[in-house]
Amino acid sequence: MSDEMTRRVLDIAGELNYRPNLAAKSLRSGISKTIGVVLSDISNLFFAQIARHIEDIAENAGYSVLFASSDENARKTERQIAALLNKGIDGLIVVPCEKSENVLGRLVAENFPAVQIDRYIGGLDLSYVCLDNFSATHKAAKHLIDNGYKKTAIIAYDTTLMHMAERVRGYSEAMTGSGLAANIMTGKVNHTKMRETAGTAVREMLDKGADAFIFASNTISVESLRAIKDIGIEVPDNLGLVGFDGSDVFDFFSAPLTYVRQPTELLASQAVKVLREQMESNTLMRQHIEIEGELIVRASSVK
Amino acid sequence: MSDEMTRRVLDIAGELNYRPNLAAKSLRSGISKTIGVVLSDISNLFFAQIARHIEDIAENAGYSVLFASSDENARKTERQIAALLNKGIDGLIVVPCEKSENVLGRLVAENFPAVQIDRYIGGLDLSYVCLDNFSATHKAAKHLIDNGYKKTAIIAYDTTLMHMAERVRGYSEAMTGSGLAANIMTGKVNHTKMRETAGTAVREMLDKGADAFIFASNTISVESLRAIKDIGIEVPDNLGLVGFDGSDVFDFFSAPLTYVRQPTELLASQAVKVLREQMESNTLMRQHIEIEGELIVRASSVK
DNA sequence: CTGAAAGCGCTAACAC
DNA sequence: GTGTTAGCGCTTTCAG
Repeated sequence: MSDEMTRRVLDIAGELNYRPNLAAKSLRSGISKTIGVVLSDISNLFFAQIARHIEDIAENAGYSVLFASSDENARKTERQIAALLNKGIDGLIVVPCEKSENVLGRLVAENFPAVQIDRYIGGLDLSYVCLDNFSATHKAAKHLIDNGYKKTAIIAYDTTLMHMAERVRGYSEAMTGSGLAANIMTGKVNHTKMRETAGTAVREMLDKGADAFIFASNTISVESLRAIKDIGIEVPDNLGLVGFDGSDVFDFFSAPLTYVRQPTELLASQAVKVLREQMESNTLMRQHIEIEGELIVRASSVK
Repeated sequence: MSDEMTRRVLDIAGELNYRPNLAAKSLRSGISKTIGVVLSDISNLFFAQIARHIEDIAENAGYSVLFASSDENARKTERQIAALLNKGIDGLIVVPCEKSENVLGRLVAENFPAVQIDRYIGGLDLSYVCLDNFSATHKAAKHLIDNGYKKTAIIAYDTTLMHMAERVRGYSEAMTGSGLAANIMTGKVNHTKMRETAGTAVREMLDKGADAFIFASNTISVESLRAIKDIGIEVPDNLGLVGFDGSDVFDFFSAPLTYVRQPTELLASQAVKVLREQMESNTLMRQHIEIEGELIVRASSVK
């Protein structure tokens, strides 16, 4: 009777519109089937895309997602994580910000399931999923060099976070590898004063003779392009450009921008996968996943 | 002893790191202090901004937020709402999509606290907070007419949703009011095939002699601008343009775009306010709030 | 293999 | 005012 009975019961349950009470379930089992996601800022396109992919992937795996924005602020990251833990999340995906090593360190100490995404704190024994940042800018710099640019500069965030360090390192090694170590130029930009600092960096480096730029993030790209547009220098003839992450703006610039495309969906799916392995198995081992970015070559870097 | 004792208890609670269990609280009280938000697509800049503001405002009011994307699909809207209700949300903010009247109608029938945002279903007795869409495009059209454009066209989504209908109506009445009723031209674009349909609409209307465009959404603006850029027609001399919502792209177009700015923060805060009034009072009365948009005048519409 | 009962952590109601 | 208790709806355990 198992079959027939099961069917009938489910039918009636459906009719009566029975919905198990998740609060009770969660209270009793200690499992909420909810993951928390702390991002830098969900209204930033790159993170919004990551968020969307996490939402879809988690939903398919039967998890709900609680999002929170940290605004690159360690204290806010701490508060958001505390709030999420309090709500009974089973695991956490976090975009770590500067000075958040202590907060995240506590999660590690408690063996709480967590994964860093997009970046990671150096020396912290916590899983991460991010772009192969070294390779991305190494490719970008190599590409510019191959196209005849000799005084390529990089504009990056003024931060110690590993993803930025790696992006700068990838660029530097490509330059060094091509015998252009003497031409290495690194511009720094502050994320709270993007427009001004990007403009200043661009101008300073052009003054120093830069003939190409690699922009180390989406926002840096857009803000630097504003300055370059104002200055009116010709791309790609007098200046080669490579952006990061993609943006509609890249299509509207005087020369369509070459850029490093980040596989946001893959980043998201890998993060969820690593997190699930931690949440659903008893042995939580660390995983460090780096995903290759794709260089989309367009007019801005081809002389 | 009240004072002294209270302090000591709280101190010790703090030290022991006591966190009330929200699942138990929710189970017992029937109140989760969580609101659900169903958006079209959280990776779309406009909705991502709305999401971010709702997150901040709700957090300040002691609520958590669960986001879900509906992709303009009524069945998905239904599933997402069901999932959110199942998770025990106390109230819902929803961007209604076409054919979602039945799903939302059920919420109305059950007197479940809910607010529509950005749009609303005509004839549905459910609160909403949106732009004064009529006024926004009326202003835009009037502005173009005042600047000497006579054959202004509007490009809108091919949908029956009220916000679009109102945007088209605002434009039409401005044209009619200026004795240009004979020149009214309305282009339709399909949101699943944006790039193609926007391009086609732009070309068709230029063929018919359009000398100015109003784009009725952010995405329509960007995709239409692609076509206009390809065609190479001169803005504002031979074509006047007004966009919607703002975008970095607007700054990079050959002439900085005039656009209707939506006050996303105000939309979000009003939606949360209306929802709280429904959740926290026993009498839930409907509110219909329309917020004035601002026309940011720049080069693209001034001959 | 089926059915009863205990209890997750909290709050609201009631007795002291 | 202060302390005790019942029970929210589930899962898990233990007895039948």
